Amino acid sequence: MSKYPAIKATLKERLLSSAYPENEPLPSEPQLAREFGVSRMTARRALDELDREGYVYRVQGAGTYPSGKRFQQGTFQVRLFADWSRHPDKRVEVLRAERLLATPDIAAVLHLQPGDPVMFVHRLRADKTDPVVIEKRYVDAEVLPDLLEHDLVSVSVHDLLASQTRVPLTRVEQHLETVNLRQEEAQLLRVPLGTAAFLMRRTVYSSERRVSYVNYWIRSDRFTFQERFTP
Amino acid sequence: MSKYPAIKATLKERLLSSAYPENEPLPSEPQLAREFGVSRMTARRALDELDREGYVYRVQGAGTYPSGKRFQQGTFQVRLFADWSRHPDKRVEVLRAERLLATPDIAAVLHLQPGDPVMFVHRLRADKTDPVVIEKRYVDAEVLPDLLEHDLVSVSVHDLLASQTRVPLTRVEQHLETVNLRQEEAQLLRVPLGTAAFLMRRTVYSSERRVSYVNYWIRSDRFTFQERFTP
DNA sequence: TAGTGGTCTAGACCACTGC
DNA sequence: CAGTGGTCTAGACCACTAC
Repeated sequence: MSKYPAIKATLKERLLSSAYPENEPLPSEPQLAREFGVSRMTARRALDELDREGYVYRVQGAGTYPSGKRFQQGTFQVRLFADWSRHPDKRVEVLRAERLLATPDIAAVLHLQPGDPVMFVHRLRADKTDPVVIEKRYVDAEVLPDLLEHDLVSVSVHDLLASQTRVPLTRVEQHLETVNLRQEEAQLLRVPLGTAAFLMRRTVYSSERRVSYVNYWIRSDRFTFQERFTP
Repeated sequence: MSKYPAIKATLKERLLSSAYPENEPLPSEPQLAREFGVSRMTARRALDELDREGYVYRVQGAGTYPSGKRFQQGTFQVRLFADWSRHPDKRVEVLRAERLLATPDIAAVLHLQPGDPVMFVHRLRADKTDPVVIEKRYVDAEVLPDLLEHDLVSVSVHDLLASQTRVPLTRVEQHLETVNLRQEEAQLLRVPLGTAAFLMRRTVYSSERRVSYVNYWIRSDRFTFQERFTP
């Protein structure tokens, strides 16, 4: 019926069959508009959705590129859901916050050298009295040397990173896995050893430099990821 | 700089402060365009993003409504990731597929009466030789009475539902949780009892009628959910 | 039937990229 | 510099909802 879904479907087919070479831009928006006999805005709408669904990415001034086939299927939207209406109180406890020298493990995830200075923040988020989320974060100390001077009970480290202008953030990557909680995490979250929980790992980049690496352990009985859409 | 982010931010503030009553439409797109001194398309773009992020929903012909405050924060986009490049083979095994009468449990999730006929499909998806996903699905038998006549090794039940026109699908809701696998699931997935896995529960609606309910148990060592965005 | 959101057009100017 | 994507306008017609 309407035009852009047809254009989107055609482009998706071409992308999945590798009709457009990787590392090369797709035809430009005006070209695609001409090919399909629509206005630029209509062609653009199809590209918009393919971009959001991860099939292509765009670089202003350069072009629109295929994303490659690392990903199995389209994306979907989730939101972290919590029944805050019953327990609207939130509390943050700072377990540790210090400047330390990177161990080989930490150096690896931040692409630093072992011994480089790193800011470490270990916090526990609770909902009224129940602990819900454990946060362990490592930040390149050069990027946020004054981290410890802030009130870590109320401040968002990501907001601090975003507000400092010396090292502009360019990209966030995160993975959602599920793990059996080990002794340390289970005790903090006050659940039995081995309980299943979400583990979200997030890396923040400034171009190719890794600025921050954080792990969140999330109690699954208090949070779920929800989605609702129309087919 | 550009206009629609400012409009979006203003509307988001109003929504979070409940300036717009729930169950009542927001001002219409032409009204908002006049209020902010922009064209309708620009106001619409702000609403588009608020819709995608779950702050409002739209009903054609009726209006744009606040979504309510059940949700903690904005949404984010994830994609199910699997390293298919190493094991491109996929296999589906049908463990059970039959028509049965709803037990009270099944009747509850599909909003049927106990004893109503239900189609049940139990499948195992494998990646070359390793089992990866368990599927247990219940479909209202009135909606898809001929389900068993299809080749359940190759067919997508959701596609069948979507292609039959008698009961048009209107909504999908899904939740992502994490669980410790019980004996039955652990054996099928060939992992130790109690291993953490994703559990995705999905309900498909035709207006308010529940058409299909499915649980997927997903091995977390083979699938993760990934996201990549620019802040 | 009046008003809503859904789609589409044919322009326009801008910021940014690559050469 | 020419070409790209990002934004914006002022119209238009349509499908749908509510009354």
